[in-house]
Amino acid sequence: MMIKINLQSDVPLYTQLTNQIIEGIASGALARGEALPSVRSLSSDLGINMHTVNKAYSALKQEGYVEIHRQKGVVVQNSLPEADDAYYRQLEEKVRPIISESICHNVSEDALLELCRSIFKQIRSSGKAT
Amino acid sequence: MMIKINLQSDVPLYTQLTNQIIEGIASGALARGEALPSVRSLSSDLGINMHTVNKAYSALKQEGYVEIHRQKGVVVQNSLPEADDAYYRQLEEKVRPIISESICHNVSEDALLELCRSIFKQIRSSGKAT
Amino acid sequence: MMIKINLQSDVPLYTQLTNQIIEGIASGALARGEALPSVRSLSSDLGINMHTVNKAYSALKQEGYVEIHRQKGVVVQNSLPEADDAYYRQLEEKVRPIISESICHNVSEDALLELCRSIFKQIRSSGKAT
Amino acid sequence: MMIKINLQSDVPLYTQLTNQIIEGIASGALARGEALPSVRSLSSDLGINMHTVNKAYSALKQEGYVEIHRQKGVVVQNSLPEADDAYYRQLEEKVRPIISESICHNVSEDALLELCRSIFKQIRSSGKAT
DNA sequence: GTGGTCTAGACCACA
DNA sequence: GTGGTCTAGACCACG
Repeated sequence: MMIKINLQSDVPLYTQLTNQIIEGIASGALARGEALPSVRSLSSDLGINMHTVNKAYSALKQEGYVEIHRQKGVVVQNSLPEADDAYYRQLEEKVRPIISESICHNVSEDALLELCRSIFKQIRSSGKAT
Repeated sequence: MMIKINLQSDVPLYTQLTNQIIEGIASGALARGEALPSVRSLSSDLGINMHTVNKAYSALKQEGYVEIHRQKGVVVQNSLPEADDAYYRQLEEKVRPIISESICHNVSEDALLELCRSIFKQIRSSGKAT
Repeated sequence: MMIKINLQSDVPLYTQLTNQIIEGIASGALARGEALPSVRSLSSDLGINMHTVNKAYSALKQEGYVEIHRQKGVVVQNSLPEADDAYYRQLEEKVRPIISESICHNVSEDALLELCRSIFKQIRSSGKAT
Repeated sequence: MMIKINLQSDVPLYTQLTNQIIEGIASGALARGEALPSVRSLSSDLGINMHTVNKAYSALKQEGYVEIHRQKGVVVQNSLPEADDAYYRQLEEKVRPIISESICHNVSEDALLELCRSIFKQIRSSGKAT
């Protein structure tokens, strides 16, 4: 799986990492039970600090995406967290300002839904490709 | 228009402010040309610092939502910025990680689209209510 | 002489006023010894506060462009201030940051000089027209 | 690069800062990709407040002169913004009142152009010197 | 009265 | 160590 880091972005590096790993899990590029690269190797591959990779992995563990396996290292959880009420609440909180902005920029409801659909399709197909 | 600030949230105060004001504009609760409360009055109403409100207003000005009118204070722009390619790119960048997460949490495409629709409806109706 | 005020501009109203009156004097549209409109009439014409017009006139007097005549009101000075060393120093201070910016924006020396020439021509011809 | 702040000037401190940094970039004294001093070190060097420096840096970022690099701090942009129509319009707006004033002070067109040329030369040579 | 600027000092997120 | 955020309180320019 390819991970790309943008040093100029105002998105924190560890967030970029977690986002892309989560997308990998979503697409199936990273299978359940599969091991992630070691902190050391990933950090040197990306040319970033070990602490940063570590923080990303900790965040993923915290949110239930991965677990620390004694010998295999960091592996993708077999049973991913199911969406509950709290998750939906927090999801709405994230989506709401995006929709507000879109309305102000004259993006129609249909256009936004279509964008979502295309991203869904894109993520699913990227998994098969890998 | 009611504005609520959550001091516990990890979302910066000035971002909470801008988000809610943008939602107000989107819903129509804040009409084009309407004046926003003064920096000082809003800050004392919310019990936060003047500079925090100022930063929110500056950000809104910067993104083209309001203009600083010399006499009337801060007013909503008459012509809001239209979505262009750059906007769509940045929009996709925001939506993509949300969708990845949703997939991992077993939220179906339909469920997410439905959520979007309901938020759209909610924002539109909140404007009429006010 | 037509004066146009832009309420949205971040340039203070009284500065817009003084600038345009100075341009009027430079172009000859306002002759030496000619009277400016009264504070009251100008402010009501432009729909701005009397204080603002007053401040503009005071600034003009302060810089030697006009004098307060007992009966004619505010009139253009017959002998305008001559450029001295202090003026040149202050002139350079204003021009320097403009040139720095221009260089960074890849505006050639010739392009900037040409712009200056065209503005000179424009101001001179606008005087004849009036 | 030497930066001098004039506390007496009516030009805001952060504007003085941005102007001098832009001149540094224009002259080449600050190379593309070069790092600027940290907010804190510069502020303590100049004896001014951290936030003032911060505001200057933010303005420079906003106008495309620098980018905030997560690790290196603030660095000069590699590709500076190119002048477009909007820039020329705003440039003319800045130059016009200066020329009006100059005419009133009996500064000839040639004298002003000569001043511009000498500033151009001065900025270019100051870069080599450093 | 408005926003704009500056100061001083604090805590946190990031790398 | 960096910049980002928030607070508190001051003065000034503007209209």
